[in-house]
Amino acid sequence: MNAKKTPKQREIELREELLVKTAGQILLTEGFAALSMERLAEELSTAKGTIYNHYPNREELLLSMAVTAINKRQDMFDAASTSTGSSRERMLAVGVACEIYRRNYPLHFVVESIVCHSAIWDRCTEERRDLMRKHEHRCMALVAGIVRSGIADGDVKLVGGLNPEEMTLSLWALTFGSYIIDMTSPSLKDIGIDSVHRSVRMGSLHMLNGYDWQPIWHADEHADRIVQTCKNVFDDETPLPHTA
Amino acid sequence: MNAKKTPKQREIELREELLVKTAGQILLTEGFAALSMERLAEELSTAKGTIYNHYPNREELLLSMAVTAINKRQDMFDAASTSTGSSRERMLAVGVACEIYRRNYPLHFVVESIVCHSAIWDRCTEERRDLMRKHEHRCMALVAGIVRSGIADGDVKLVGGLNPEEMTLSLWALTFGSYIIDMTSPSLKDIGIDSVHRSVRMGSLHMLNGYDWQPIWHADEHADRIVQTCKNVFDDETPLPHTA
DNA sequence: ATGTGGAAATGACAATTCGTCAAAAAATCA
DNA sequence: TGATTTTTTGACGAATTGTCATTTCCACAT
Repeated sequence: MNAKKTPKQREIELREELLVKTAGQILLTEGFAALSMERLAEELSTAKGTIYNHYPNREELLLSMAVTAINKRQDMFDAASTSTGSSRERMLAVGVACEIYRRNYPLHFVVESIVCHSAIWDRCTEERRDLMRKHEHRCMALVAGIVRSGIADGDVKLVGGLNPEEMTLSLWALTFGSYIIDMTSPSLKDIGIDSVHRSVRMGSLHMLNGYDWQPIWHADEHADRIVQTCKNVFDDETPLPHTA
Repeated sequence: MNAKKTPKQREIELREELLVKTAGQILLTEGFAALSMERLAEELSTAKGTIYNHYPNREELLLSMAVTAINKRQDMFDAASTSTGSSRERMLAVGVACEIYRRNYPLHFVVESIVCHSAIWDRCTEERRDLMRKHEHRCMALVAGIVRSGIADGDVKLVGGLNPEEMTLSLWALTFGSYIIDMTSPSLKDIGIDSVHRSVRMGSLHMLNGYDWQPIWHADEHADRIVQTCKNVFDDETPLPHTA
């Protein structure tokens, strides 16, 4: 049904694609500060009003890009949580999804981190914010579901009053937090941090080991499993390296 | 030597204190978007130029607040890493420091998180970013020092090619990331996360347990130790609750 | 007390960017 | 082709940042 749009409508759709693509390039190469509506208008050789015809303001443009990003992430989380294997293996698959997401879709991650800033967040419409929250919560729920099935299967037991969502949060925070720190401190190498990904891999591996989530893995076999999971669950993605 | 300043200089110093205090109040109560230099001038009943006499631009003001914040954090990390007890107990003390910092100094944390966001970060000069990084790295080094002494004491052994700094990063990311997520998604309660602090406490406890850092603790005694550490190392701070 | 030199305050100004809107141009339709 | 609807345009108003020449104020010496 998309085939029989009027030429004008098709042109507008094409421009919107180009618009988003251009915005992404600016964000990645020059940073958030360089992304202005005037700049976009120039880049597309059109008037500023036309840009505002696509998105009522800059925040909405960013949020729309964020929704695309989180959709991709949700798809990957979906694939991870419905993959075959034990609860612990599916949990690993989520970790693999995160690393692939960060490595192979840098723009997606940058956009997600920009949008959660209050200066942007506060100026979006309630509908868009709800949309974002719904996606975010769905991602959390997918992971919490793995925790629940792990409990049901007797692979893991929560202690200290922790619930599955809180456990999920700590895992996501470890991952998300590491990437944020990495992004804002490009000099981590100088203080001896050779690989943020190794830090995340080891951190989550040992956190889950500490929860006594069966089967317990050791560091050396963990790397093998990551590569294997990557091949099994995300075979259409650029694979992860064996050693982070 | 401060006593014999001229009245005028004293007035300027007082105004600078008030300026920072006012900026903090605006940030906490109305958010980042409400903080403008004009607003500050109004609030202090002075001209805009006078504000710029104190700080050459808004980023500089924010960065100065951030440096104050991270200094406080560094002091607390210092107290934690020089406290008496085993390496694991000192590591716990760092966790306690983080929770106190987050609970008792909300403005400090807000400022730290604002500054690390690209909207601000990108606009800072390289010198200022370096200054922040240096403070940040010092905090990291303190914690990595505890890891090293834990290794030296035979309490913990790193595996999988991980080094002390990378281990530190994963712990800090877990904590920092949780607080960031908590701050930017006010609806965590709706998805079943009752306490971010419990999530952080349990996450770091089990991560260290997973690393087999001796002595291993269980969730129930962990809460006791947190309260105890709080009393021993940070007795001048508002104490933490037993159950997060 | 008072004049003087230098420090500090002021607010108008330039510059930037956001977002609007009435008019012009283009596209679609009858 | 002419009428109607949609889209584009860029000048404009508003907000905010940061500057700077001018004015005001203060400390000190006489």
